[in-house]
Amino acid sequence: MNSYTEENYLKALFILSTEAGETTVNALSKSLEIKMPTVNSMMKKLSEKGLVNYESYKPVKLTEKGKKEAALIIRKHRLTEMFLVEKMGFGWEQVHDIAEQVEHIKSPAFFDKMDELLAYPKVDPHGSPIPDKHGKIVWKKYTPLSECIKGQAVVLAAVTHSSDDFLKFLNARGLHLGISLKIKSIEPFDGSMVVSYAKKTETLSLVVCEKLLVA
Amino acid sequence: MNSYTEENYLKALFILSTEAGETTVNALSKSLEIKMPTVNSMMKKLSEKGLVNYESYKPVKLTEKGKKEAALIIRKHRLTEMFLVEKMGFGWEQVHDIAEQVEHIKSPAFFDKMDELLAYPKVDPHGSPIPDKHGKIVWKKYTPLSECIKGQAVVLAAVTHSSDDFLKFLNARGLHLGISLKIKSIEPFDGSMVVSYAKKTETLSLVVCEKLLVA
DNA sequence: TTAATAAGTTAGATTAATCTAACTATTATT
DNA sequence: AATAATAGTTAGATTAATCTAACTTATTAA
Ligand SMILES: [Mn+2]
Ligand SMILES: [Mn+2]
Ligand SMILES: [Mn+2]
Ligand SMILES: [Mn+2]
Repeated sequence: MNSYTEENYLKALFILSTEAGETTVNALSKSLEIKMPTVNSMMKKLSEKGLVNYESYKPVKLTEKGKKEAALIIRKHRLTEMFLVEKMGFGWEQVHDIAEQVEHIKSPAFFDKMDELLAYPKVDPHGSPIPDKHGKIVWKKYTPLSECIKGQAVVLAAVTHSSDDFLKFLNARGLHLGISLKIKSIEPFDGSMVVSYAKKTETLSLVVCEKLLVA
Repeated sequence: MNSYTEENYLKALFILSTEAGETTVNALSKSLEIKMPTVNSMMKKLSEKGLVNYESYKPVKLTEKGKKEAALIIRKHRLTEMFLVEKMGFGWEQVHDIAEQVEHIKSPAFFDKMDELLAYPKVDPHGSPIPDKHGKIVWKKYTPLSECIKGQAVVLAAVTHSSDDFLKFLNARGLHLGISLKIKSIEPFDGSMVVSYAKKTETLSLVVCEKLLVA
C-alpha cells in the first residue's frame, strides 16, 4: 500500500507525464512545492517499489504498475468531484480541494457506490476523463478554442485549468460545459475572440480561449 | 491545526472519558492499539497544546478546548455515517471504517453540505447523538434492554457497540432502530430475554441485550 | 569552447510518530 | 507489611517525510 504522500507523488508524475511520457525532478519539485532533494529521495523510494524508472540525471518515468496506481487515484479524485457536483450540489469551482483529500480514502466500496450513483460517468465536472477500474483512460481529442476559426460552431467540452478564479470567471459569463458557442470574429491584434452563446455575445481573451477545449 | 494522529487521540480521549470524565494512558493504549510509551509522549504533546490536563501517574482529562475539538471530529464522523446510510445506500454495519477516514477531511463546506442534505440530523445510524457545530452534545438517557422488566413495551433507540458482526447479527433478526419490542419473559438462569417484535418472537442473550438501548 | 546558469545529487539535520527494553510508581494480594 | 502484579515513565532507536548547505552534472549563452 502507498502512503498518502506517495500517492501525491504518483498523481503528479502521471499528470506531468501526459505529454512527454516522462517528467523531471525539477518539474515535480515545482508542482508539488517540495524541494528537489526531497523529490530525489522519493524517486529512489518509488523506484525501489517498482513504481518508477529512475536513473541519476535522467527524466523520471512511471512504470506500468506506477501508471495504473496513479490512474486509480485520479479515478477517485474525479469520481469524487463528480459526486460533489452532481449529488451534493457543489459548484465546479468548489470541488478540487475536497477531492484532493477524499482521493486518499481506502475503500473500494465507497468509490464503487459513487460510481454507481452517478451511473458510471466518463468525465469529471471539468471535462477530464475518469479512468476506469483498471486504470485505463479514454482520451477524447478536443481542440483549444484559440485554434478555432471565425464562423465555427463548437461545443464547450472541457477546461484545461480548474483554478477557482478561472471557473468563477466562466460562471460569471454563463459559460459551462456543453454550451454551444459560435465564433463571430477573431481579433488579429491580441487573438481575443468574440463568441456568441445563449443569446448573448462576449469577448474572450486569448489566455481564456487557450484554456477552453471544444468539440 | 491538529494532525490526523492527534485527532485520533482526541477522539479516543473523548469516547473513553464519557463516563468518568477522564481516562488513563493504559486505556488509551488499548483502545488505540498503540503502546503506552507512545501514548505517554502524545499526552505530553497534547498537554503542551492545551488540549489535555496531564500530570505524571494521574488520569488524563480533556480541557474544554480539547473536548470541543474532539466533539467536532466526532460530529464529522457521525454526519458521515448518516450520509453514507441515508444518501448513499450503505448498511449501518458498513459505514464505520469509511467514516473513520472521512472524519479527518478539512472542509467545513463538505460537512455543512452533508448536514443540510440530511436535514440536520440529531443522531447517527447507530443512535449516537451528533454534536452540534459548537461541539455541544445532547445526551438522551436510554436504558439497556437488559435492565428492562417482563411485560415492558419499548422502542430500540441505539446500540452501544457497532462492530460489523454485531450489526449483522441484528440485521439477520430484523432488528433496526425504531422498532417496537415487547418483553415476553426473562430467563432467570442466564438473563436472556424473549422479545416479540414485527410479528415474531426471538430469544436474545444477555450479552446482546446489554448492547441494545431502548426508550 | 569556455563560463554562467540551471538541474540534480549527497550529506546531514529535523520533526512526527512509532517501537522495545529497562526502570519506577501505584495498587492489589496474600 | 511484604510481595506480586499492573500501570506508567524514561531512554534510546527507527522510519517517513521534510529541509538547508554544499557539491556535481548538464545545458545554455557568450
Ligand atoms: Mn481536481
Ligand atoms: Mn477535475
Ligand atoms: Mn463509527
Ligand atoms: Mn456510529
